[in-house]
Amino acid sequence: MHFGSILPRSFYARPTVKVARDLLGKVLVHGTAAGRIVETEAYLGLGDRAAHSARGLTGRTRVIFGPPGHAYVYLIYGMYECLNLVAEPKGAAGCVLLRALEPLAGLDQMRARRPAARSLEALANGPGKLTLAMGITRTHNGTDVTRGGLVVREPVHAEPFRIEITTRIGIRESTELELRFALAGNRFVSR
DNA sequence: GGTAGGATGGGCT
DNA sequence: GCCCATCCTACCC
Repeated sequence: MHFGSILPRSFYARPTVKVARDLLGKVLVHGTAAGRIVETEAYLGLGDRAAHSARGLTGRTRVIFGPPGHAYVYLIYGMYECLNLVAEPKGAAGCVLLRALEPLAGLDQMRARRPAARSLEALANGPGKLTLAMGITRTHNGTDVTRGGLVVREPVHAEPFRIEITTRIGIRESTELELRFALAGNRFVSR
């Protein structure tokens, strides 16, 4: 299975909301595993208390303030890891959480990494499930996603889709902001 | 179909 | 010491 070209850094060096919307339909590739991005969330630099970067530059948020097109991976609830892609020009904060994938390639590998999943839909329909299925860990924190083993590519054939916009899932702060983007009606979306 | 409870460890106050 | 951008199991309907 092959895909299109790797998204260039200029794709990520834009407002976070635009990057979050435009990542829908693109293909996340790690080694032989690949999946279509069907759900994202934007985390902003200013006025977004739910974002890790809201408290400023720290050891953990260093990557978010760094150059765009890099992975920000962090541990959540002591057990799971979440993958974000850094947006905005260097020095500005902003990143996009990848919440769900439609598995496209390397399905056997994904199933082996997700023994708890009882269906194809359940392989990567949540941020923690996505990183498990794709084999992404904190060792990828800070890596460049415009080159190397973990990249985002254009799809081979882009089918038209409608985007559903809602509030973000699972957060305790800034719950009124509508910054979640998903393919409307897609069965691989987390909810 | 639905949800309550617990696992688990790093970041920050 | 207290969260926390989660997931799974057990249990109930």
